[in-house]
Amino acid sequence: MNEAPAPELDRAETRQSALLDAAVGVFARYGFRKTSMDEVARAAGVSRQGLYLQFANKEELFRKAVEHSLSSQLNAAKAALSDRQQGIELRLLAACDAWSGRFVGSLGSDAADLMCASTSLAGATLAHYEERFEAVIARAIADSPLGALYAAAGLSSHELARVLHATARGLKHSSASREEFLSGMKAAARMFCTALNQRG
Amino acid sequence: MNEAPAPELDRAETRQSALLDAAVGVFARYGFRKTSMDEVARAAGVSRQGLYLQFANKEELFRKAVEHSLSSQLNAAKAALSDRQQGIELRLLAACDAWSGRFVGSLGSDAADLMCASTSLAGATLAHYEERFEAVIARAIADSPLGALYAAAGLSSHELARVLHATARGLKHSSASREEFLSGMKAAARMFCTALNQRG
DNA sequence: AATTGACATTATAGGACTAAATTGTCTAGT
DNA sequence: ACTAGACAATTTAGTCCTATAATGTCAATT
Repeated sequence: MNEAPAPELDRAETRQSALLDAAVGVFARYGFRKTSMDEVARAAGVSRQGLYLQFANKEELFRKAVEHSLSSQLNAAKAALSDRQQGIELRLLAACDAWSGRFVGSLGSDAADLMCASTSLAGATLAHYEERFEAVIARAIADSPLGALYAAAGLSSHELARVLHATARGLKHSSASREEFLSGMKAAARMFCTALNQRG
Repeated sequence: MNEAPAPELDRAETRQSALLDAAVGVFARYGFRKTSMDEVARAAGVSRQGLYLQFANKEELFRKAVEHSLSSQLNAAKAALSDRQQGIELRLLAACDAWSGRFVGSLGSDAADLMCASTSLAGATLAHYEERFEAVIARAIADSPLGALYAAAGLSSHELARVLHATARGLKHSSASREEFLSGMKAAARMFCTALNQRG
């Protein structure tokens, strides 16, 4: 978003980002409780105290890791949507994949623990980012011919975004592999844009 | 489905059906482990031994209760789809609601236990009924103008049914109340049929 | 046919305790 | 700026035991 205001801050953020990337990976595999600070430190190639130097405790690390992942997923979704070389169908597909599809096949058996920890430690952040995701989807729809087309049917861009988001969520839950998720999402995106394509 | 072949069997099935209805209600509230045979028996207005006379053990009771519920949800969905007084949009909406929306607001805090028990004790049955649900949705789509319309976009009825099913699943997971689920599903159904409605 | 009450067996919940692992905080060193 | 090693305090895993509850099976009863 912003250009680097000061080199030291930039470096510090880059380090934190690397630590958080490692943390996201470990948390995704083992859940919250079964992940130890030692494992995260080793995964990040840093000492345990190096972690504590950046994060007060495990909960803060987790919260920031969740926010880091959500932020990166949202940014990826935004990037996909703003690639105006592509048609709206492909952009929506890529955005939903970036937002919902990231961990589809790769989630460990402690998914319940993860969900529980996420909602209890970062529930507000999660809700906030979900709202923002639906907002950017809604804006992309509104800025495309789909907005006017569906508006004539009494459907607001935000309602459409919620439906698309629900579809992505459902596919995420029912798909065993990333390929399954992608093929389902591809059909959903095509369906969503059919009214537009068959109009000409 | 079938007419009563013999009065005694019919009566027996009616009794079992009542027991299973009660069991479904209790299991839905308290999950599998926290429900006792005694509670189910009391909810059904029958003695504990009356239960054991019909079901060998708790697992069998649970399996048959799951199948009973799935069967009733599927039948309700079929009934909704075959009400040809209504347009396809309302029929699909009613079918998805009958299939996915039944327990949306009313599920207890032991939803995880329920899901776990359902997949481990009746996973095959669950998958089977989900397939059948998608099949009846697919047929309803294929029998409506939507089938040909979307076929022109390269989408088979079954792909569309899977997308609709995923949407219903996603709404089920993200909705706190039945009303929220219904309003989301209504938007999804309208969206799905927009290509048809704006065609004329 | 279904209910009742009784029954042994089994499963579950909880407490007390121990051993191990993890957390969070030092200090000293590079 | 980070690491290493050590540290007490806390969590967690595991066992054992006990009290309670639930399961599954009886014979007797209506």
